[in-house]
Amino acid sequence: MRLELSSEGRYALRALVYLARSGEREKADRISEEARVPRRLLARLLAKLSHAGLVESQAGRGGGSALARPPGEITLRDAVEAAEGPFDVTHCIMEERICGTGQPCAMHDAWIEGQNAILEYLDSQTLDDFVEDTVSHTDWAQRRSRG
Amino acid sequence: MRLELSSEGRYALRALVYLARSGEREKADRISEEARVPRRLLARLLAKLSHAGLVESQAGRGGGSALARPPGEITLRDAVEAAEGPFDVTHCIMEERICGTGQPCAMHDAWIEGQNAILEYLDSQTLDDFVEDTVSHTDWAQRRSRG
DNA sequence: ATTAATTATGACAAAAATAGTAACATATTT
DNA sequence: AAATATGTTACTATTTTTGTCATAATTAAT
Repeated sequence: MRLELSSEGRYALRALVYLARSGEREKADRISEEARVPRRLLARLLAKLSHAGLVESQAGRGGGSALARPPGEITLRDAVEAAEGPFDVTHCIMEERICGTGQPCAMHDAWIEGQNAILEYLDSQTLDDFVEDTVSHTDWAQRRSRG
Repeated sequence: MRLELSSEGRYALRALVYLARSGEREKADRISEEARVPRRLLARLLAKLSHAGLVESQAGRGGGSALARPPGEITLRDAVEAAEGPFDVTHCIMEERICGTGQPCAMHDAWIEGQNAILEYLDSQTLDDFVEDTVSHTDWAQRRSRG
């Protein structure tokens, strides 16, 4: 079993980390290349991130997108929720239904706890934690291609 | 975004909680009704749980399946891994690839932490925690149908 | 031994979710 | 108005998930 994001979620993380590192306004073409996000898809993704208030986009000549606030103020949870929709902790782990209002399932209380453990983690990490960090795959791929 | 299991994972939890409550050997027909798992699918699921050593199944007349050890010794993680396969913590959150060996992605270390938070939670819960618990959906559905 | 009851397994089909593309619309600057 | 960008919606192809069917293997009772 893998704990993983959808491709859109992964693209969002890559785009946001790229913007965090750049610190400047970048146009979609550039972001697409650098963060390896399919160009057409990126348009949609940036719009989402923009609606969520994580980036500010400007149309027209010299336009592009930049982080709307400092990387230290954008959490992993912000990023994931922007790309994949808000977390729905009310959903049951044992049944295909909402849990909590009315009759909770046997695991309801326990599972709320478990989900909170995850959310607390996602809240604790910000983009800032990944700016100066390790060698990114992007850097690594570039170095490789240079030989 | 929902943190959820596949339907097979949900079926596994229901079947296991049912067996934990029953404490006896039950045949698949019964489990299927009580835990509301499609009959044919349950055959496959029970085989999986059996291979994973969580239940012991006996073929032939008077056969059926029972928990292979006390509910207190079967964790939520055991159950989920048996149904959905072992956790693969090596998978990257930012890329569609394995992380760790060679060049880790920017979030690698952080994400290992995050995943551990989830695993620790799943390890901390056992079936025992759900045996005496709240009214189950099964009970509730039965009461309703009785009027 | 034969029969009936029961789990075990692998191939297949249908349905749903995901990923990606294309086309068109809107906004901004020069 | 022309050029450069992003924004939005609808569609299509692919993959994954879910479920079914048919059949084999196992066990117990007679």
